[in-house]
Amino acid sequence: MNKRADIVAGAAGAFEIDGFRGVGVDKVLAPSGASTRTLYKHFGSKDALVLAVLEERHRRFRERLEVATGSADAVAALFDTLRHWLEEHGARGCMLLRARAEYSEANEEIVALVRRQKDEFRRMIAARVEATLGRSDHRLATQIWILFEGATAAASVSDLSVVDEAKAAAASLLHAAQGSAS
Amino acid sequence: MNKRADIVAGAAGAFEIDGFRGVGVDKVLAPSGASTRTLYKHFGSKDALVLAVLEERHRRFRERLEVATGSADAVAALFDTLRHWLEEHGARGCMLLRARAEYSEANEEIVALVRRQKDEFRRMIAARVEATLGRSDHRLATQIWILFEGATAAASVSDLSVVDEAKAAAASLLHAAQGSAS
DNA sequence: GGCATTGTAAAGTGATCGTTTTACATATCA
DNA sequence: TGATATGTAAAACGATCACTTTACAATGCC
Repeated sequence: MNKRADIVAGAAGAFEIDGFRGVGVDKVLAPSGASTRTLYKHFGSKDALVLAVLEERHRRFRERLEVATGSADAVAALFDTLRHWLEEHGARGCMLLRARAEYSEANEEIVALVRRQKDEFRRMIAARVEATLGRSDHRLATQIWILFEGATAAASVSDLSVVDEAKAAAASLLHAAQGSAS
Repeated sequence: MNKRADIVAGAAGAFEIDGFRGVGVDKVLAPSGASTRTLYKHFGSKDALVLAVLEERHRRFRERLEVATGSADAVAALFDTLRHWLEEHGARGCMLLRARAEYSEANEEIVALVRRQKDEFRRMIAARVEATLGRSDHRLATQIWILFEGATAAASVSDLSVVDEAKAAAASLLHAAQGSAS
């Protein structure tokens, strides 16, 4: 089960840099040193490997977010985690949305997976908003989600300070919501 | 000069749906009915066609934005224009950023073009913020830009109401900035 | 009427694609 | 010892890729 994880980890780096459709399996396998034989024994197809990479990517990011949940401001921690993530992985846009776009007509399974992942992410944000605000605010949660996705996208053509600006905007919206009702 | 425009318009639709690296030139030329010979006479390479499509796409979107500039709230008009655009073209994420991601290591010319386009877009937003606020506010302009990119990205895995939420968030941030100083 | 220009049709270029196959090495364990 | 599992190396599969070439039709301009 170790080689399988090596392949997924190595493939994630290749897909991150070259995209999905634009890179061949040989290049995807180069980081892990696995043979094409091993790839197809484990996954059956390149598309199935893409699915495994997306699941692993989402799982790791969710893990990171959960570690930072203990902090005082759960919403601000969201953006701090994003910034650290982008510093480590590079800012090339959300890998999940990039996969969705490249496979939007070619593989509906990938489209469905990303949709589920983003739905789950939105619920996590809504929970943090509710914990901070003392009440649920679906619209505010959506706005903070938009800021998060926007910062991720914008960072690919800007510097990482956009993440801090998104964080400040989220704080401002949260403050306005706290003032309006309790 | 007419066939060239036909090719660009048809190719834009194909790239929108299938991505850039994942679609062959035959499929890209199908909507315009042009032959590969004509493609290479006009553009010289597939990558050059991609550049032409991105330039045309940016030009058209900028045109749309300028038409709606006369309205009372120039910032809100930004998001109304985005919503109409997405209703017409479908919500699959910003084509410019998608191209940037797919070609981030393969074609630096495309990366540079998209960077310039987004810089120009940010300046346009900053000008609208200044016109609305009566003073320049660079940070607020960045936050509204993030909301715009976020709404574009989020709409690909949600419904178009996220654009309205982004618009409301922008209005809230603008209102807070108007209150703090004049 | 001659002559670029601009286009299509269609075959062919070598390279690369995702995937399969054959052959063989190593390790575990009954 | 011998079977099973798990891996690499490397060649080969047909399909498709971006791109080129040859051949020919229609257009408009001098």
